[in-house]
Amino acid sequence: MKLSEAKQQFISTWGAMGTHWGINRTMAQVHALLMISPDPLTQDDVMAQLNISRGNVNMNIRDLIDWGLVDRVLIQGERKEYFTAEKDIWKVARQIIKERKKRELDPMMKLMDQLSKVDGDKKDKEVKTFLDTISGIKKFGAHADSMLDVVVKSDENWFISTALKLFK
Amino acid sequence: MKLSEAKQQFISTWGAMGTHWGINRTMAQVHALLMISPDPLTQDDVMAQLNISRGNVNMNIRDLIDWGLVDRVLIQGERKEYFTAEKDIWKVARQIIKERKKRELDPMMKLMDQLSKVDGDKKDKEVKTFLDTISGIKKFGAHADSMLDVVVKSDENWFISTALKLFK
DNA sequence: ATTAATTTTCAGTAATTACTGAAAATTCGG
DNA sequence: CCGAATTTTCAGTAATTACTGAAAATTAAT
Repeated sequence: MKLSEAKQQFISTWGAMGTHWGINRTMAQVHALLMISPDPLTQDDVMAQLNISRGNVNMNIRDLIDWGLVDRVLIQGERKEYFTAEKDIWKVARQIIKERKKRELDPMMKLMDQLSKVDGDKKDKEVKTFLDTISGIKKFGAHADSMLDVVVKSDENWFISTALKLFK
Repeated sequence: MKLSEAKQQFISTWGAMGTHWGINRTMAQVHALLMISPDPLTQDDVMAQLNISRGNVNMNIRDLIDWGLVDRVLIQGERKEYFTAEKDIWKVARQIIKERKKRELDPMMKLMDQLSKVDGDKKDKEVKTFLDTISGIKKFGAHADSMLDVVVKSDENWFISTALKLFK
C-alpha cells in the first residue's frame, strides 16, 4: 500500500471513529492529519489536503485547541500561523479522558446529587427504583472518577505495568 | 423536588449525555425511562411517556436489545410484549464496554495492522511519522484491550477494591 | 497611518440524521 | 383458517448538525 493511500485511509477511519465518540467527523480528520504530519501545517495546508473551507478549518482547529489536542506554533520569519498535534498517543488519550471527565462526568455527578434529594416515600416502588438507580450511578461515578484520575496522572510505564499485572 | 420532575430531568440529561457518546438522544432516553421504571413497559407506555411515535420506539428498543441493554419480557396471559432494562449500573457499564470494544476497538486495531505494512523508506520523514503514529496506536490499543477485558470480566467488588487500591 | 496578509465570524445553505405514520407483515386466540 | 391485535418496516418529511464563502476584524510590515 502506498503512503498517500494509507494516509487517506487513516484520516477517513479516524474521522468515522470520531462520530462514535461525540466528536464531529471533520474535527477528527483534522486531528488525524496533524498527527501524521511531521511538520506543522497552516490552515491552507489543511484546506487543501481535506478539501474543506477556510471557515470549517478555522472552527475545527479552534475546538481542537480547546480540547488541548492541537497547538499553535510560531515559525520564525513567517506571518502565517502553523498548527501541530501531540504525537504521543498516551498523552492524547490522557488529555481526552481529562476533558471528558470535566465536561461529562463531573456535571452528571452534580445532577445525581440533586436528584437524590427527591421527595417521597421510599416504600413507594416508583420512588425506590428511582433512588436505587441514582445511587448506583453515584457509586459507579465515584469509582470511575478515581480510576480515571489515576490514569490521567500516570505515565506510560505505569499504565503498561498495571495493565500487565491486572491481566496476569 | 417531585418525583415526576426528577424523572423528567433524569431522562432528559441521560439523553443529552447519549449524544456525547455516539448514541442517539431518543435511544438513551428510552434506556433511562426503562432503568427507572420498576416494572416492564410496553411500546405504548414508552410512546406515551416520551411523546414519540410507535416506529421510533420500536427501532430504538430493537437497538437497545442489540446492545444487550434491554430485554423482552413475557407477561403471563398478556398478548403485548413488555420491555425492561438492566438495573445494575455495573452490568450496564460492562455491557457497553464489551460492545464498544467489539464495534470500535477491534476493527480499528485490524486497520492499524494493515496500515503498518505501508511501502516506503523509513528514512523518509513522512513515512516515519506515519509509522510511528500507527505503532503508538497499536501499542495503546493492545493495553486498553487488556484493561477493558479485565473490567468486563470483573465483578463489582473487584472493581471497587482495585479502584481504591490504585488511588491509595 | 496605510495597506496587504491573515484570521475569525456567522448568515445562509447543504448534508446528515432522526422521526412519523400508515401500510405491510407477523402473531396468536378462537 | 380467519380476523383482530400487535409489531415491524420504510418512504417521506422534519429537525438537527455541519459547512461554505464572503464580509468583518485583526495583525503586522512598511
